[in-house]
Amino acid sequence: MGVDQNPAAVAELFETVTVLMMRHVPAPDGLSLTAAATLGSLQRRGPQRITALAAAQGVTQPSMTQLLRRLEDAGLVARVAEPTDGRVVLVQLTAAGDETLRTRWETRLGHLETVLQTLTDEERATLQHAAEEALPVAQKLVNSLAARY
Amino acid sequence: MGVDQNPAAVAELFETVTVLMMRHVPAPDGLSLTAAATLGSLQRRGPQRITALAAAQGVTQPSMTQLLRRLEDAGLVARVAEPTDGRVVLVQLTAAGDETLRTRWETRLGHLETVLQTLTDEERATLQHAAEEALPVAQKLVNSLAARY
DNA sequence: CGTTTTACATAGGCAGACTATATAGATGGA
DNA sequence: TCCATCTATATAGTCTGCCTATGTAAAACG
Repeated sequence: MGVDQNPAAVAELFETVTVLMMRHVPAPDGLSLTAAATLGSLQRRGPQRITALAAAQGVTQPSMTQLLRRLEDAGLVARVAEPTDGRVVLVQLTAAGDETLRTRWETRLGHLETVLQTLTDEERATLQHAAEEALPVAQKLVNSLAARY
Repeated sequence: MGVDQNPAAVAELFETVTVLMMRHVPAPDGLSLTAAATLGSLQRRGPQRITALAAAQGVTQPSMTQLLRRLEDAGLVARVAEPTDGRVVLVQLTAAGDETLRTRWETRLGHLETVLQTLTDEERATLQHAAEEALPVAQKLVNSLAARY
């Protein structure tokens, strides 16, 4: 069954996987998807201003301000003044935030491991091969998506 | 780069893709992820009881009742009595609900097409090959996930 | 035939998104 | 220099969608 012949199967599978992952593989930290992605961005790219974080996550600036207030209350991020521009607030990951992210991945990957055990060796190999093949292209696709918006 | 060597890269990529898809590829119908997945389930498997729908989507029964009330108000689903058990309410997709789902997939697939145009022919072929390879296994994985919960 | 269980509904609360608007600092031209 | 305007962030108010706790009616069971 080719993707071209049945694109809806792929799209629907993606939605199903998304629901199952998000709902049934909850993070142990209670972080929302946006919260986790924001922390991840801070971890990868270092301190950023609020407007940039909002744009990257595709939410409005007030939403990001509110989210960051919660994350700050939880001790996961810290606000730092930008010396060259008094309007700007730089947000950076705290050590606790970094640790929270690490634990999150560990937990979720552990769960993924468990689920993968329901497959045969051959099926796992197939999945791994496909993932390796698609990873660079998917990465490019994500970059292109992120650049568009 | 193997998945085993860098599983976090795959997991994080998945989360990134999810955020981008959910945020930047909004459906034209204002359906939430759970709403769309619920309608999809009704489309694929026919009328179901509320408890079953809640379990399938990983939400509580009151949440599903509330969601179905909204969907019923919008004319996308209908409640039908179960003759053999007076407690049970069967929910089924209406013609309008079916049409809404079709339009949804069309729109999202159209957007996907646009995004895929940013890739080269070779990259698209790679992606398609990987998708075709992984699809049956992924389908099994989803079934196994759905059965677990 | 009363008790327990099951299926669904209702009530109330919270998180996380939105729009509209306020405020403080930066910038640029008269 | 100073005022108008622009920019970065904060605040206020609202809505959706999830939760827990609880109510209600039908079924099942001893």
